[in-house]
Amino acid sequence: MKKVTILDIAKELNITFSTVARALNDHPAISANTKKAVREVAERLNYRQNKIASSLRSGKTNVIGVIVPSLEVTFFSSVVYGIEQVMNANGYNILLYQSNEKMDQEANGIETFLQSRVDGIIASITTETTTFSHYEEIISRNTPLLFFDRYPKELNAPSVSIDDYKGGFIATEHLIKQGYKRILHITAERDIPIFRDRLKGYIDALKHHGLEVDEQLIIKGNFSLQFGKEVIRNAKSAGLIFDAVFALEDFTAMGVMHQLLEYGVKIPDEVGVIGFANEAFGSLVTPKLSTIDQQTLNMGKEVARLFLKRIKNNDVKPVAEEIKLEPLLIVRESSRKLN
Amino acid sequence: MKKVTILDIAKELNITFSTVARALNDHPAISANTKKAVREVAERLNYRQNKIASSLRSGKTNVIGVIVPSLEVTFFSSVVYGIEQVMNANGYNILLYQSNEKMDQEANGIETFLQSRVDGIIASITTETTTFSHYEEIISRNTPLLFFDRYPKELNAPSVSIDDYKGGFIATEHLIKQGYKRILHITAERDIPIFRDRLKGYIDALKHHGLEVDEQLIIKGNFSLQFGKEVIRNAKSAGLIFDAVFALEDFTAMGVMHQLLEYGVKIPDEVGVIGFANEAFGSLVTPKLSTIDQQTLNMGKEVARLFLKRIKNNDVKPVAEEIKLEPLLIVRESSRKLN
DNA sequence: CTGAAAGCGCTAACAC
DNA sequence: GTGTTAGCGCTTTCAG
Repeated sequence: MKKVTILDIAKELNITFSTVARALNDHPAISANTKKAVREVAERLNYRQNKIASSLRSGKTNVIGVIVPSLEVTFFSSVVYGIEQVMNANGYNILLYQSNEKMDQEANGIETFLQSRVDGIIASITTETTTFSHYEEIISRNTPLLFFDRYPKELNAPSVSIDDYKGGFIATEHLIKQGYKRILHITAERDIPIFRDRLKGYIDALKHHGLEVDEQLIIKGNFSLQFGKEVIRNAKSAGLIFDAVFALEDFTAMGVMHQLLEYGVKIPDEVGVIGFANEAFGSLVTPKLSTIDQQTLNMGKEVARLFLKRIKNNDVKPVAEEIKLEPLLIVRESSRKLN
Repeated sequence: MKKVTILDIAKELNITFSTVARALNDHPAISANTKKAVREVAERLNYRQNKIASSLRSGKTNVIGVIVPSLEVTFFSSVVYGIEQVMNANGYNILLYQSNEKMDQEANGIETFLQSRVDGIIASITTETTTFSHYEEIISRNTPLLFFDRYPKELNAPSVSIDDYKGGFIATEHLIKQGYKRILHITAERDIPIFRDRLKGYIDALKHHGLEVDEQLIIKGNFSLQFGKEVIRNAKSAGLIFDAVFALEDFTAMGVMHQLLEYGVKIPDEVGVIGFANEAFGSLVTPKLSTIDQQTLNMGKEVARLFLKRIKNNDVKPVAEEIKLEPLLIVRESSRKLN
C-alpha cells in the first residue's frame, strides 16, 4: 500500500498540489467547488495528512510535553487526565514522560521534548530536583514552560498549585471548631515547600484561635502508612497527650487511624483525625477519613487553560503567574465530633 | 537565539553537513577524531537534533501512540506507567490519548496517531466499541497494533491481558476451600468478555468442587459500590441464603462489605467476601479486602516488551498472539475463615 | 573516510 | 482563485 500525498490528489484533479494543500486546510481563497472535489478525492484515496512534514515546515507541532514523577501516583495521573482532556479539545496532543523522581531522567525527558520541538512543556518537578539548568534551557529557547503542584520558585515560570498554607489552616481550624485542643501534626522531615506551607497553616490556625503551639506536637518524619502508625506508638509510649491528628497526607493519616483503633481509641470521640489529598480510599474506610481535597482534575485543566491563554496572547516572556487553587475541606466521620 | 543546525557545525569545522550528521549518529565510517570534534562543536553551539526533520526523512518517529479510556481509572494509569517505563528505556516516547469510553474519540485518537506517523499503537478499547474499522485502518497501514486488557477478538491482533477465567476460578475455589458453601456472585449486566470469563470461572470452580450452581446466586447489574450495597439489601429482603460473596470488582465488593457490616453480619466468620482488581484501598479498609491482583504494572511492561519484540523481528503481519498473565490471589481478612 | 546531491511531504510567500 | 517556487533539517544513496 503506497503512501498517498497531496501530489497524488493534485494529479487526479489536474491541479497543483499547493491548491490541494490550501483546500485541505480550508484556505479562504479556494473555491467551494475545488475544496469539495479535493476532499472527495482525498477521502477516496484514503489520504491522511503527514503531521511530521507539516510540523517541519511550519515550525509548530501541536504537541506539548508533559513530564511528571510517576503515573502510579493517583495525584499525577489525575492531573494528566485533566491536562489531556482540555489540550486535546484544543487540538494539542500530549507527549508523556515520567521522571520517576530522578533528576537525570527529568533532564532526559526535557531533552527529548526539546528535540521533538514540542510547542510547550508542562511539568511537576521531582523531589530531588535541586538545579534547574534543564528548565532554564526550555525558557531560553522560548518554549512555553508551565508547572503544576511542585514548582521551583527560583524559576519565574507560571504555575498552578493548591494553596497549601490555606489547606493546613482550614484543616486545623476545622479540628479546633470541633472542640479538639491538642492537635498533633505530622509533617515531612525534608524541607519541601508544600509540606512547610501546610505546617505554617497549622501553626497560624492554632495561634489565630488562641491555642498554644506545642513543639512536641509537631512530629517530623517520612510520610507513609507505616510512619503514621509509628507516630501513634511513640506518642503512646512517651505519654504524649493529644486529642486530634492532622497528618500531612492521607496514607499517614490512615496509619494513624489503624494504630489508634488497634489501641481501642474511639475516633472521632476521643481522637479526631484529618488527612490531606483526598485519596480514593478515604470514603471507603471505617471511620471515613476527613481530608483536604486538592482539586486534582481542576489543577490539570487549569494548567492547560493557562497554557492556552499564554499561547494565544503570545506571552513568551517568563512571568511568575502563580495560580492558587482553593483547598476544599472534606469533613467525614474521622473528625466530626459535633453535629 | 537562532536555531543551530548541522550546517552550522559543518561550517565551523570546514566539513560537510553530511559528515556532521554521520558523526552525530555515530556512523562507523567516521574517524574518531572527526566525531570528537563534531561533538565538541555541537556541545558548544548548544546544538539539538531536530527529530521532526529526522522523522520526516527516515520515516521513523520513535513515538508510539497509547490510547486508553481514561487515566482517572487507576488500572489504566498503572498500565500506562509500565508501558512508558519500558518504552522509554528503549528509546521510544509515548503520545497519549484518552478515549473517555467514547468510540468517536477513540477513532479521533487513532486518526491523530496515524497522521503523526507513530511507529506503533497500543490500545485498550472502550466499552462501547462495536465496530473496528478504525483499528483495521491501522493494520492496513502496516502500523504495529497491540492491545491490553480490553481487546477485540475479531481483530486478530496481539494482546496482553489477564486470564479472567482463571481469576474467577481461583477466587471461587479459595472461598470453597475456606468452607463457604453458598457463594453469591455479582457480575455485569452487559455481556463484557472479561466479566463473562470471571463468571465462567466461578461456575466451573463450583462444579469442580461438587457444589451446586444456583442461578439465584448469580446477580447481574451495574458494578459500583452502590450496587454492591443494593445486592445485599435485596438478598436480605428476599431471604436469600448465602455465606460468601465474590464480586466482579473491588468497589462492588466494598459496597457488599459496607452493607453487611451495617446489618451486623460478621466478616469473614458469617460471610466471606472477595473482590477483583486489587484496588489500593483493599488493604486499608476493615476488614481488609481479599481480591485478585491483575498485575497491572506487569501488563504494561509486557505489552511494551511484546511490541519491541515484534518490531525487532519485523512481525508486521497481524497475528493473534495472546499473552495471558496469571491472576494473583490476594487473601486478606475478608475471606480468611480458617487459619 | 568524506563529499555531493536528492528528497521526505508539506507550508507560505510571491506571482499572475 | 490558482500556480510557482523555495525551503524546513535531516537521512541516505552514490561517488570517489
